[in-house]
Amino acid sequence: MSPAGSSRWSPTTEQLMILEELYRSGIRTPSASQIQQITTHLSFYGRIEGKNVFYWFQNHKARDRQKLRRKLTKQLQLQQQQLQLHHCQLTPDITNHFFAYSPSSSTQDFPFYNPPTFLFQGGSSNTSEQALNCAWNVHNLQSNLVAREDVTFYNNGWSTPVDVNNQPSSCCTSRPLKTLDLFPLTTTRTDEDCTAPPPKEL
Amino acid sequence: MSPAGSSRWSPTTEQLMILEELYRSGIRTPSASQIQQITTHLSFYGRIEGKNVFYWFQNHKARDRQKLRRKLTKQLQLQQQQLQLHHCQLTPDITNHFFAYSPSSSTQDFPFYNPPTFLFQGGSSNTSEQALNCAWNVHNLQSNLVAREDVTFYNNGWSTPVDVNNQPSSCCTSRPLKTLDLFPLTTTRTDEDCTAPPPKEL
DNA sequence: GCAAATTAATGATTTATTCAAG
DNA sequence: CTTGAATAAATCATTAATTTGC
Repeated sequence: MSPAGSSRWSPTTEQLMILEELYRSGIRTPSASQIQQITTHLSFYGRIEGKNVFYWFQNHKARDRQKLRRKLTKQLQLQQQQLQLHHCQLTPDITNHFFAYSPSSSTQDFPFYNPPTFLFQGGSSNTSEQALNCAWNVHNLQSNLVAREDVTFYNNGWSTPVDVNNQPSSCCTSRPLKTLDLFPLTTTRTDEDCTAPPPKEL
Repeated sequence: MSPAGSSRWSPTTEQLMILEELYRSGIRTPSASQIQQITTHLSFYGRIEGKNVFYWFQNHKARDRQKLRRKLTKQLQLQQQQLQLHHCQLTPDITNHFFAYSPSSSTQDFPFYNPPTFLFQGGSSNTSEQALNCAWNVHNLQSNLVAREDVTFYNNGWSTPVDVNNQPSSCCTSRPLKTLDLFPLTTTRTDEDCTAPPPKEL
């Protein structure tokens, strides 16, 4: 797996498992520093860049929403059919139920199943933490990415240095978080609905 | 104008004029290197970052499309009304005309009115040039941006160094374009429709 | 004239859609 | 068919125009 020269990133099994676990733990739109940390950690399991993490969360969230939406519309169709069968001719404002279910608040889109403590050591509320993750800000931490002027991407193994120490000198104005330890390696999760096995350290 | 400390960038008159001229000249989704050059040049007229250029083109293009769309729908409504008035009851497949006008090909969306020669010195076709400009790639050239961990943005005048020399060492594998002169500084423009007055130096 | 109040423009983010690799 | 990658559309949020009452 993960051939040396493929045009797009394909996650390793370990990478995917960790990403899914982070997703289950409540992370939807990771901030710039979060993406940095995740990338750093996952680069141990194979070639990966920050944008891969960025896109992965974006796609996963979107396709979760999409899946949910389809399921709800299908349920609604069934309900309406059954209502018609039962000769109940109430004016069908049931459609409002659908919109009530759909994530209408665009800022915060999901309750945290299992709040990842390691990500909130700075003490800031999650809203302010998760507000700063457009593609531009997220990429601010990526320093050693080639601008991909031509399609010769870097397939020199996964020697991508990722450089946690190479923080911009002007960062951390009044924040206690510098290279805060994102993966504590002590799996203190309660495995509420984590059907996946714990990540097997290769 | 352009107060030293505002939360969002507001373009100077000169910057706006140059951006609009570039837009008129056919640039819609500038590549990473193009954005780099434009930013470098425009930073002379005031504080600016690469993402500002990126967003500007994105918004300008989108709102152009939107404007065109509204105009066309309005025209169509008028046409349909007139058709009804004239008792012509042709089946109105006129709606197809609308979709024919709307930019359906998402890859290349506009003909070049006035091909900007300074941007195509590398000899590559415009399609390959303009294909590599997602937010991630575009931002690769931005080196000294703070990750905006808190809202303390940098209002230290426009001393942003922009750093043309600080190119990643692995860039320019086989490209002749290194800091290729985007703006030739010889204003050989014909001032076709530049109705704006010359920029008043504040 | 001049600010407070309103409205219009537009910079910045997020979400939906689409393309394409595998 | 799944999914990484990229783009377009929709939305949010802040600034500039402008209106309005004084």
